[in-house]
Amino acid sequence: MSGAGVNLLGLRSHNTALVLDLLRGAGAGGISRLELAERTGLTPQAVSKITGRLREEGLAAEAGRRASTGGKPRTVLRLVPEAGHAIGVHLDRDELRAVLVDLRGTVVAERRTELDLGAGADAVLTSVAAEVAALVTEVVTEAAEAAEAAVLTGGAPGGGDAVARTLLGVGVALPGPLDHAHGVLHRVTGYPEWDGFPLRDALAARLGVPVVVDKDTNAAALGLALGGAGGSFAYLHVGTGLGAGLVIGGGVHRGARTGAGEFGHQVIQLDGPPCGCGDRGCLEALCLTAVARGDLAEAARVLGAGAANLVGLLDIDRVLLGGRTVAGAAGAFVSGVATVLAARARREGVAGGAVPVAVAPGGARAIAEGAAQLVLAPVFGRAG
Amino acid sequence: MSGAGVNLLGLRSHNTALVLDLLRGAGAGGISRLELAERTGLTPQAVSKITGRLREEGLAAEAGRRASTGGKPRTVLRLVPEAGHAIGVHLDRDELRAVLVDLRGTVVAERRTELDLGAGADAVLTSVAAEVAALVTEVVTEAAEAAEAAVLTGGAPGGGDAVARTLLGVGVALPGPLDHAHGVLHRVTGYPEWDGFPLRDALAARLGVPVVVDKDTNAAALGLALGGAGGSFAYLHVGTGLGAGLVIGGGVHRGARTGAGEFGHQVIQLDGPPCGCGDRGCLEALCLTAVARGDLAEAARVLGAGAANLVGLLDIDRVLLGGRTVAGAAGAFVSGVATVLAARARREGVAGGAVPVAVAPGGARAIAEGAAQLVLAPVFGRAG
DNA sequence: CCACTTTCGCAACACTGTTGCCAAAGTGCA
DNA sequence: TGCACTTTGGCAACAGTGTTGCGAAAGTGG
Repeated sequence: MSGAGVNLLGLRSHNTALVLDLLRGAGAGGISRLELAERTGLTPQAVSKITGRLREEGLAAEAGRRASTGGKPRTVLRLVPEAGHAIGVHLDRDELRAVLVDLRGTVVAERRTELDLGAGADAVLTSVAAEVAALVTEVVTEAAEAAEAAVLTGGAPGGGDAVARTLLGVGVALPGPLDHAHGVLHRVTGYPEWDGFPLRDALAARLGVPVVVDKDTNAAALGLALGGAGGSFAYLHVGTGLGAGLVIGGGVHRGARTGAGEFGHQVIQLDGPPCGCGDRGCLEALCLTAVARGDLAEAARVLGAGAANLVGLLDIDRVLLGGRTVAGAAGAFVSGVATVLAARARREGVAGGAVPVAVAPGGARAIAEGAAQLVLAPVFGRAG
Repeated sequence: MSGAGVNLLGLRSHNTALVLDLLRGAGAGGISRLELAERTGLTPQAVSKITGRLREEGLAAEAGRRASTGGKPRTVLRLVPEAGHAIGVHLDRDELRAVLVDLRGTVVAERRTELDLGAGADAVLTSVAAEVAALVTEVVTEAAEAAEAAVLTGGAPGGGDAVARTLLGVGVALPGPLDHAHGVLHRVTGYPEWDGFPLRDALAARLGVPVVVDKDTNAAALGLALGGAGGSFAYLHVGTGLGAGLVIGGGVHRGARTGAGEFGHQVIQLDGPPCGCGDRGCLEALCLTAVARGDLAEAARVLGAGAANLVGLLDIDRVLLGGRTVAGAAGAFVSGVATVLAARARREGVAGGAVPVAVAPGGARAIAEGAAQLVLAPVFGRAG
């Protein structure tokens, strides 16, 4: 069924998460209590109570004042980023990238090593565990060094130790398909030996902290959603494969069996050239062969057709492109996709014009950052 | 942004709607308090309070008892269908169909007349107003006649008068595209003169009751969602055009500009035959020309390809087919679409097998019934 | 210096779902 | 028939939510 009953505890969690999300969205600039009240629809007094609790818990703090508008100036509140941390791990076919981020999503530390995703579960788990441990100790060392220089500035003590205490969990992103709800891998493309492996539970047992597992495209999309991209959008990833992450209503749409976002094997050319998946005329096959023969314009046009199908079906606000292939020729892909979408908008006569297209910001680290957001999202009520 | 703050009033509405939805779903058989508690996650005492309020308001009533399981037998509660009514109007190109339904969605009265959707706003509005008025008085008359025969049985008095008092509103379904949020029509296919017409407000002013406007496919999908089809599904409508209604999380997904569900102009054959919309290779063009030349197998295969794209993208539970064309050859369409989806499931190796396909129940009246549900849905927390 | 505006917290309040308890209404066995 | 037991479900007291009324604090502008 759709929803469950809500009690007073649930009510509080919901409103607290909402306020935290707005604090996060405001960034270092902060946001005033009255603005929080306007945005949430709660009364100022309710916001005061909620922010009071958050300040007691150390999650929020005062950060100066706004200019007066004729009376007492508004006090600005901000999220305390160091109050919580998360680690995001991006497992790719040949490399492992891990980041430690704070509550605001800012990367505090980063590591990268080579990895063979086909080396077996134990080897990969060991690698992940080593990198996670290294990330925390790395911060300890850095913090110790920084402390020597910053004794007089009154910087917060603790360093890596404090990070370990505030570590909310580890998020892992890797190529799908997989079952996000249970944290079990399916037939990861190219590595059938992973089929059925309970990655989440295995890693959680090893690390002793909560673990969340999701597809790389979903992680990237979530990272973008929490990184400022409001509204609904589709993140289209063009790399060795072609996938999508859908953000609807602030959270990632994963579908009934958490398999949503299979964008690459959308048939776009009935009875077209065969695809590795066994079907014919898949978007992925058409797009990647065009890329292989250097015809980026055609690749972008094909990708645009798929994007247009998606936009029409879901009526989303924006399309964001990412992945190695896009990064190599951003202009060609953006303009090619935009052209198709603009033509669609002209035909439809849609008010407000075509759906905008852009390259997803974040670069090569985006997926690892998004993986960390898998852990942080529930704190801000973005559990999807 | 995604969500708004919730206060105690909102909390109560939510839980009340949840309980009403479960009561509705249980049908005439009813449901016990403890079962409601289990399904909602609320405590039995909270459910007792909520159902107590509902009984005071006349929305719920006791309906016998279950067999004892060793102790005091459970009291069964049921929705009181006559406590609320809604009218659903289906405007098609050449006919107007209107139904009066009770809270449970059961059709109490029905009317049908010819209509020229191109006859101008005033003529159409007059027609709708006349049918709506006739529906209510029709019930008055029937109830009066029935009352004579049922004086001794103690049937509820009032008849049509009571219906008028409990009328929650009128839902109108018609071919899109349109803006559901504002109740304004766009370029209704074939009738450009409707572009920009504020149908909802114009009709609400005329009738004096709340009016909701939506696409016919969304209405049909909502009717199916409230008519017992749980989970997420896509309703694919094949008539003079080809559209889809998407149900995700119990409610209809309409998208940012409430234009979602544009299934027919999904490009499925790049650079294929031209479509009326100006693009090439649209699903609608391929499917309908196949139908026109009598090749139902090909039409079903094409439809199946589109359905498979949709299933992969959103990971939905089920596909339901409807519309005049499907009704004419249900077997061919269902098996054709099912074949494509089964092939997809085999390739993916999905646990649980292929997404099931079926003909949507309800027949020609389904869209009008769904239109009525547009009004009832908020009562049951299905506002989408 | 004072009137005015605006922010924001304290206290009392209305209302939510929860807990503890007990009466009611069955079953099953001696 | 009587009694122990199980299960349902309401009453009363309770903890905790957001709301309202009001006043202190902190500015601006004349």
